[in-house]
Amino acid sequence: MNIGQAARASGVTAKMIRYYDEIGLVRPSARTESNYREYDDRQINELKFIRRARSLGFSMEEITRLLSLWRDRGRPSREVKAIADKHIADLDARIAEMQAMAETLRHLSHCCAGDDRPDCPILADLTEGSAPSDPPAHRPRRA
Amino acid sequence: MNIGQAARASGVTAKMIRYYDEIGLVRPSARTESNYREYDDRQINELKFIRRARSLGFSMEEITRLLSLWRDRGRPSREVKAIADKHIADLDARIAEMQAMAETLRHLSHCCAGDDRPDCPILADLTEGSAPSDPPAHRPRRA
DNA sequence: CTTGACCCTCCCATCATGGGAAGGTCCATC
DNA sequence: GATGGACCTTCCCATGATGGGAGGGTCAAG
Repeated sequence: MNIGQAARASGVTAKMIRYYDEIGLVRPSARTESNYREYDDRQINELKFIRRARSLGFSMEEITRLLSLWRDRGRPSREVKAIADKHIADLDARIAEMQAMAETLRHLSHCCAGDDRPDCPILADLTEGSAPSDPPAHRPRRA
Repeated sequence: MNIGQAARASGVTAKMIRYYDEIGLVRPSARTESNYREYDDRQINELKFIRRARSLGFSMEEITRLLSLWRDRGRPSREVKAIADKHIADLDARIAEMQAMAETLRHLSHCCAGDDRPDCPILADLTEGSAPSDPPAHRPRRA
């Protein structure tokens, strides 16, 4: 299979397949004489694996580790579970953070007339700044 | 106030203050002869505004609009509310998405022994891929 | 007048992804 | 056997908000 066929078979774009090759995550099984990438079922399954893991919000770094465990027939499931649990905790933390934002905003929006007049509790809050206790962290986001 | 004092007064890093200047969001009130940025209370308040808005997860694009409404004494609160409500909807959507991920993972993790044996429902799921119905969208992250 | 703390601009990196240009390859149809 | 279109290749650039750092100028206290 060339890259386009692999893309259709796996649901991963050709662009991303090239990227995974570049970072050494999934290498083509071979190259044709004319330098085309060739993939077989093994790689297709790995690409599907990655796609599914991405859809569960794992970062590429986590996926790299998951994929290497997946390839290792003797892996201890403990390691897989640890990665998953860590990711669950990350998700929960981000969910809580966003829920707090949403709740604050819901309250402010509820108090806002939303008409032609300029008075607005939302802007008032942003002005007064109910001091964001935590200086907004720069946390790299993952899907 | 120079940029360092403005940073301490507003809680925004000097680096970001330069960035906001560059993108035209908050310009210094003046430059000294030696080209140092100078800020006064007005800008400090705007920087605090931005910081607070960021902590509520607004994107810079939304903040640009919020800030221009904030500056406009004749703004209709309707417009502010519309931005906030849209953002709440965005947050809710992302929360729901992440909760679905977390729930799926919680289930899988619960079913995983997490010991020395290689059998692992987490990897099994990633392999089978309970077909991610929505091709994982490339949604620019904000927060 | 030196020293250290500050400021300036400019460049690079992040992370996963897409867009696009310039050029080579393959296959089917004329 | 040529031509065209669909495909492949590599390479570069952009995203959003943020940090890091180099190389060089400025200021104020000692």
